[in-house]
Amino acid sequence: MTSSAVQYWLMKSEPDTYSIDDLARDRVTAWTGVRNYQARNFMRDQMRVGDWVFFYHSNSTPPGIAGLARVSSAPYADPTQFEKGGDYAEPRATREKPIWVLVDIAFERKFEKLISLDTLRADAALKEMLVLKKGQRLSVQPVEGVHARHLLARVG
DNA sequence: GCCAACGTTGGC
DNA sequence: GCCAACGTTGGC
Repeated sequence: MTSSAVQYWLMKSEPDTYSIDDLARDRVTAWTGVRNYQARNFMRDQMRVGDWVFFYHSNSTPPGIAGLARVSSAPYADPTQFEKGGDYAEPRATREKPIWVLVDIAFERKFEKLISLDTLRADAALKEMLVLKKGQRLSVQPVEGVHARHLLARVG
């Protein structure tokens, strides 16, 4: 990245596991458990402290964007990859050469009303948003500025 | 719980 | 390098 322009992201979490309310309570959290290379690469190579993050509730009723956070750390090794026998253990990883990398995100706000997936789909201005594409299941994905600004104007 | 879509693994 | 089998994601 040579540009210093603000960037926007969307990060998915199952609220039964970790919700926007959990983030509101914790204020900051390490985004552990990402085990997809493309998602990791966004965090490792492209995120910058201060970038905006749309916090998306997946596998919930209804799914949708629950609030806003910001990237609050440089990338670093996901500690859960070193937890031998744990769900997120990565036997190939060493401290010197970690495989999975994450960032911290900080709570910004919870939307008064969750912007449901149906609502997103119904908004013509968001038609090209990645999260709305069929079969799209990346848990960390970029959001175009035009879409991000539209969403932010919408929630006021 | 179902299942389509997608990513990863591993035999060849 | 191909691709079938398998595992996961995530909406419904």
